[in-house]
Amino acid sequence: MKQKVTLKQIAKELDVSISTVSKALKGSKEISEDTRQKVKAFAKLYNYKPNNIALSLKNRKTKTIGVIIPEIVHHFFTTVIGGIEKVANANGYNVIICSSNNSFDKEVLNMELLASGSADGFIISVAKETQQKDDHHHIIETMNQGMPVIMFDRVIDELICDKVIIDDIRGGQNATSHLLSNGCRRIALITTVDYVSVGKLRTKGYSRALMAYDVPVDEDLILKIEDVTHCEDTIHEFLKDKDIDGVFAVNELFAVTVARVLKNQGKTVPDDVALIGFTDGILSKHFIPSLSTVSQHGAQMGERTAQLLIDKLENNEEGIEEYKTVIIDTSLIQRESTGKG
Amino acid sequence: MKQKVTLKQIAKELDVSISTVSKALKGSKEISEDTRQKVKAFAKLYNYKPNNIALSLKNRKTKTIGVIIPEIVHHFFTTVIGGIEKVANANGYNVIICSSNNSFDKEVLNMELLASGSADGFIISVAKETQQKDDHHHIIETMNQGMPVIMFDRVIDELICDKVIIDDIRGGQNATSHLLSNGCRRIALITTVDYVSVGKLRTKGYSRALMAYDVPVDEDLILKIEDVTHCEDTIHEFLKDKDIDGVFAVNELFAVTVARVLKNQGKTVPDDVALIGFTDGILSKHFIPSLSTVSQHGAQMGERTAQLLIDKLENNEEGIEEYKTVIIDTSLIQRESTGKG
DNA sequence: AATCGTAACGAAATCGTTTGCGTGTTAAAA
DNA sequence: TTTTAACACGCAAACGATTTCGTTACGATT
Repeated sequence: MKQKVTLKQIAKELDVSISTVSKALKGSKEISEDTRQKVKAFAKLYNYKPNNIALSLKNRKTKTIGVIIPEIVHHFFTTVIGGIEKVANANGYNVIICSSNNSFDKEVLNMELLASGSADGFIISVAKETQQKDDHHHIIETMNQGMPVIMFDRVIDELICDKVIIDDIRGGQNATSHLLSNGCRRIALITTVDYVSVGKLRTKGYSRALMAYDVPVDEDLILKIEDVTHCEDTIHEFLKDKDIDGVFAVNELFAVTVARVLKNQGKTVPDDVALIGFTDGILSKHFIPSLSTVSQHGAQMGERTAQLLIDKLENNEEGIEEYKTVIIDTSLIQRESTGKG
Repeated sequence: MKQKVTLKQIAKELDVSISTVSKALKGSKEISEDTRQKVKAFAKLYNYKPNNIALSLKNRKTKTIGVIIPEIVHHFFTTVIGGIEKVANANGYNVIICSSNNSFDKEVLNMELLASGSADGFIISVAKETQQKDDHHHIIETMNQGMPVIMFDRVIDELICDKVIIDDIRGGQNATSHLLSNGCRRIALITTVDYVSVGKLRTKGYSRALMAYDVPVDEDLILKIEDVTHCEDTIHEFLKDKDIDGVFAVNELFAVTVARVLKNQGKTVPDDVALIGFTDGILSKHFIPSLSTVSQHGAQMGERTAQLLIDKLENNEEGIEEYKTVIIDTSLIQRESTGKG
């Protein structure tokens, strides 16, 4: 079990200095062709690889991007990560992924951990708890230490930094408009509690769409779900005996649960009730009937976010600080649940 | 934008030596109570955090676990990661996740990257391509450098190292037996090509179950899918006019696709055809009808894997090398698709 | 012969931290 | 007053790599 070989060992073995070895390996003209070949051959033989830790320490940068997301078991976030990795790797960056599990404390811990040397910059989508507490000192501190931070999707409005988001309002509006244009007039909204930023915004989009169609917003048709784990019962109670012809659910889980509840209540989708969700994940795609939804283009979002961060990292001219907010297009995906488009 | 504060800066500011600062912060009795307090106060004020990179270099360990998986957009793997993170964090370890995207080259690259200083040990589930090529020099090299490697789920049989797997054969057998015990006799199998280890094993389980029930294995009822993206057409062709009363699909995607095809062919699940899948993901759970399946207990798998690795890392007594293979239980989950069990 | 140029290499600083050991100061013991 | 021990602190090496700035040695030039 041979240990990792270092410059020092090669140097000793070949009876030259460490610097000679280093230079030889980098192909410096300073070293004679002869020695260069010898060193390279030896290094290859022993499978020498420069120690990244040492390099990071010396260069004061890690070439690593830290990504913090609320939950890893989540299709949308994983697609975003895919996009991040693609751009990061193409630019010679490594990606570290940490999940906060929607816990504020773990989010802070993860940030501190990565900030203390493991990453050059951050990409973060904050935990539900963080949005609720509205506490973001950890992000501010990280930025104050000179590390760029880009937020995506679940962002904090008050925080001034780069952001990549989708237009959740328009997304919600488009989804609702789609139902309206299909003739629906009594459209139920299944959404989250207000502190979840994206839920709130999609809700706003719902209202706007109705207003544009001169349909009054009926609070009785809006359900805000707090406890996700028991949402089926909640939705069942809510939908019971309700006279509706359409449902807009702000995420996949709510959408499929609505489908199930409707089926149990003897209604069929889309004939009796049209249904549209949000997020184009595997559920929407493979469900029967397949679900119309709003695609957030996660991969593209990840790519843009990573590119933004890398630009910041490489052009760190100590110059003007300017913060962008990039808005990624959403697109409506029409499937069976709203009548096959 | 104050930069990260270092021991050196604190030392200069307080006009003491670096070692004094370091010792004071660690609460060494060597330093006077007075200085200790002063240093600690100053450090807190400037939010001092030791630089992990420097620590890693000094200690020759990173307290980081490298995880390499075939794809991150995959529910099963993300649950495993959840388990890994749980145990890792509880033991003071950080987790770096890299996806190989089922590419052999990227898997090798990722390993080399992480091996050169970023991680103390590895948890890996190999790429499809790696299984196909049957090339695992990168893993062997990593192990030769003294880094522990634990494989999980998609393992390489010939490679001697620690492994955490599920009993795919028994899983496949149980799934098939479940159909048999429900009265099915003409059971179709939708599986992968043979080089995917888990697919092959589940197929073997299918055969065993049939044999145990004295039902002959009919090759005409077995479909091995190569091209996943167009599997619906393939399955449709395969199932057309076939007289079957049950289907065992070796993963979720195949299972829901079968459901869709059957529906299009005018058959209902479970009344005309019973259906069982593999992997207890969101699809199986939320589909209508909900799908019976075999749970792999991903989280538990992750926990065991991480624990195994950490044990290796901490008891690195240079002593006897022994390699374990842990087999995680699967369990049958009966849902609507096999008649509500 | 004195100077210069240059090829080929080495010493040492640096990144940030930890730690064993040495040292100066002071107060208590002899 | 001298010895001694405790106390409080600093020095320096070490981790692995890069890079600047020497330092040789030797042939060529004047």
